[in-house]
Amino acid sequence: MHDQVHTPHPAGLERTAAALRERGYRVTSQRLLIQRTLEDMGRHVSVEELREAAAGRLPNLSLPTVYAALETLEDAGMVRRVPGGRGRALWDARTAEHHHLVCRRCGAVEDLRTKVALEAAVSAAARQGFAPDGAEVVVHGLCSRCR
Amino acid sequence: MHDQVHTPHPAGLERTAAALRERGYRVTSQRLLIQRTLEDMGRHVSVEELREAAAGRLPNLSLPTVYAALETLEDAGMVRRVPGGRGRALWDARTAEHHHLVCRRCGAVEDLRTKVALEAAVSAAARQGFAPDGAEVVVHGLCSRCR
DNA sequence: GTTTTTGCAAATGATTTGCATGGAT
DNA sequence: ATCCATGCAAATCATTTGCAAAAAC
Repeated sequence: MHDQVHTPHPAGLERTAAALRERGYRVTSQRLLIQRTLEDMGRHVSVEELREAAAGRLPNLSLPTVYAALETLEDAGMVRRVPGGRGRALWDARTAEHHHLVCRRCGAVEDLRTKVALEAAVSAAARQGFAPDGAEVVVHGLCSRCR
Repeated sequence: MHDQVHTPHPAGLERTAAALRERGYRVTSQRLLIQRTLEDMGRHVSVEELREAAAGRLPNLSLPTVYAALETLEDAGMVRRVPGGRGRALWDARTAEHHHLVCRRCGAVEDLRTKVALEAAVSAAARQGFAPDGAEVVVHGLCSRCR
């Protein structure tokens, strides 16, 4: 840990930079900032929430840039897009496999606190001609507030 | 089978009507038509595709009506909303549990042809205060065309 | 007869695009 | 020096809403 800041950064700027270079993307302050902000938030957030949090550190960061950076970071494997959330996409820097509960009424997305074996599903996908990045379980229903 | 048509209708108009009444919804020709059209299509379709197919049988069926009917039918358990498809929602009348492959590049959604045991995930969700309707696996990655 | 649903037109809200400037390689 | 990424404004696209007329109960 040669970081001089106090917040935890499991991935770190270097790892993000390396992941970007590896796919031929340029390393920009916006991309690093967005990955780092999302990691600091430690939960699923909307693009708008993320922009608000990041804009505190880089004033005129634009929304199109946030969208573009997230797509790039997703391709570099540094962030995950989370399905569900009532129309708008949610993003998460926690790339380790975990699963979600999506409320069909209010769109809230929370984490499922259990592991599920999906190796068979992933290899079946590959056998169907698909190139899987990962798999997740989505449980749909009503959250505690909406039930 | 007292149907005079030749297409197969596993659910049937009566079952749809009963499901609607059971939840206190009114039985309308639009709702029956939409459920039946979706069932006839036998795959995931967008709202727009569904409207086009249904409009052939009921000329000035409006898009807002299709949206409203799908939500009602979902609540009545007669159709499923499928996650993934690049922003827009996809719908399916095949309510039996099955799983999906979602292409992160083009948004295409195809079925996974394998069963996955999700009982543990569903009961864990219930233990977290969630009221689950069902669960599914989403494998994300690149489809055969985009890889 | 009363209440819900429909159809239409218009509003909303997330995401994307075009294009000139600035930054990374 | 070259090419990619950013910022801004405006466009796009799916979905939702308001409201009067029509249909279901």
